[in-house]
Amino acid sequence: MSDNEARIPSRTLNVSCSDCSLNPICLPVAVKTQELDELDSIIKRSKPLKKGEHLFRASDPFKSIYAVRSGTIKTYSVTEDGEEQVTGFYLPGEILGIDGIGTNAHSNSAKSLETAAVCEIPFDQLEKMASAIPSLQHHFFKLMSQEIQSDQQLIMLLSKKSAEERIGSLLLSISARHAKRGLSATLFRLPMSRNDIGNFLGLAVETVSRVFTRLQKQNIIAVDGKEIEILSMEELCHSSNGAPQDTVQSA
Amino acid sequence: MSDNEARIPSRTLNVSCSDCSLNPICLPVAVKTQELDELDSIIKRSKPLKKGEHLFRASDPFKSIYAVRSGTIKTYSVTEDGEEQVTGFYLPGEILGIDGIGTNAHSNSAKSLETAAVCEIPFDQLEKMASAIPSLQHHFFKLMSQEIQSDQQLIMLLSKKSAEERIGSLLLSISARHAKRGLSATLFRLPMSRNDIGNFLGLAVETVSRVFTRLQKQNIIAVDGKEIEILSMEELCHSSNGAPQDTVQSA
DNA sequence: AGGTATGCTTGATATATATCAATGTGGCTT
DNA sequence: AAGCCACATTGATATATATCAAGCATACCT
Repeated sequence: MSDNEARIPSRTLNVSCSDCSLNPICLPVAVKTQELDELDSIIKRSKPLKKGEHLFRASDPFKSIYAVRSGTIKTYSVTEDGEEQVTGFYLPGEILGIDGIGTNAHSNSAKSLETAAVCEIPFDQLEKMASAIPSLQHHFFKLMSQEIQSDQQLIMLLSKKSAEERIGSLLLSISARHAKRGLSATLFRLPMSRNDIGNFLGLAVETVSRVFTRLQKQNIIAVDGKEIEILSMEELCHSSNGAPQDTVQSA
Repeated sequence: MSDNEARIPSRTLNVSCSDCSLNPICLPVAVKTQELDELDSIIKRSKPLKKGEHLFRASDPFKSIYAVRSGTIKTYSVTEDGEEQVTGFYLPGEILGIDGIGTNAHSNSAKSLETAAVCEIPFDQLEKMASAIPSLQHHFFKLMSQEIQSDQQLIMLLSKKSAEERIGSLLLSISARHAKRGLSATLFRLPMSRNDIGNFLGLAVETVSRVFTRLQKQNIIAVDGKEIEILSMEELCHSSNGAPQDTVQSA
């Protein structure tokens, strides 16, 4: 369903799910070879999104869901009074766009934070396949359920945690998601701006900045712009009051 | 899938979805008579829950989802440090328990706030039926998607809205959900304590109390304990910065 | 390269809401 | 009916974080 950023396909973007290294993240389910080919055939691998480009916008008709192949996508919605609320960051292997099934229109907008490639999966066709393949139906129930759980973790974070705990949770979440892809859990680049972080976590930009410097002074992390190194996983977990993975998952 | 609180079934609780007045809320989907009978046959209508009783607890194995027939259920989870976070209130006709599909264990606990009756729907059987009935599969995708959307509205509320806006949003949400069942949109009883309200909205109890008295002084609502009357829907919408329904839906 | 916009950091101050503390109220129990 | 308990209200104070303001760094464009 997706392809690693390292493997640039030769023949435009027509590679298959079967040899995609992100496969275990985005499609961790037993699907027969023949069925996988069928899935492949409905997936559109469109040309990469440039930084700042929209994948879809709120109120666009809901047609497809998307798997991130490379880059990062942020989702956000806009309040009545025009304010933006970031609702999630999606890294390679993760799936977005499942909102919107209910209303047949997307409730969020999705914008790329850097050059990104995505797989588009038309939902009506996916539904048909899901009817035929129970494990696939189950996988999508699961996927949505996970989205619910991660939203609820964010709810908890927003209503109970301090600024420091929020930032800590986000860092741990990104770390865990990197590790899942086999990348370093301690050294990575934050793809989003401080503004986006603050917006997502319900904090002012200034607070985000201050917390970063505070954590740095305590030698818990090293910050160099968007480059982050976690120096003490232990202390970071402690200061964010949660287990390494047990935080702000995908959304 | 559920039964109105007014219609106490004669023969214990074995009434059918087909003559349940909450049917349009909990199962607003075209299902053939024969299929409806099949659905009926898998649904368990257990004896009512007393106030304070648990329907399920976090980490219980996930087996079923539940439709509220009468009463109110609150869902909550517990943070690492033992604090409770209320994640939703479920009124008659609404469905809860869909978290847990992802992990095969409930991530929330569900507790009744007053005497309540629920329909239990075993999920494995439901999945089988959903495979056979596309409209039913779609209905459940839709249901989960709506849960995601309402969680995201709560996220927005927690990260952007003031105490007054939060309370306003909750009142409007409950009002809209009452109206959906054909009950008064302006006069109703809050089934939950101030404590639960505060916990859900990320506010201290004292703040909840103060906001209620403030809104009362402004003649926007009349409060008598748990009894609420909305005196000016217009002003309440205005003070909560959102359209009547466009708020904290089910969760 | 230079200039300009954009994002980031840091400091001083304001403020909404939490916290602490005390009193009030309604519903149960015996 | 009295007494008790959980719940709710109200007031005084504390505090974390927002806001305002300024300077600094970085990336971007011609």
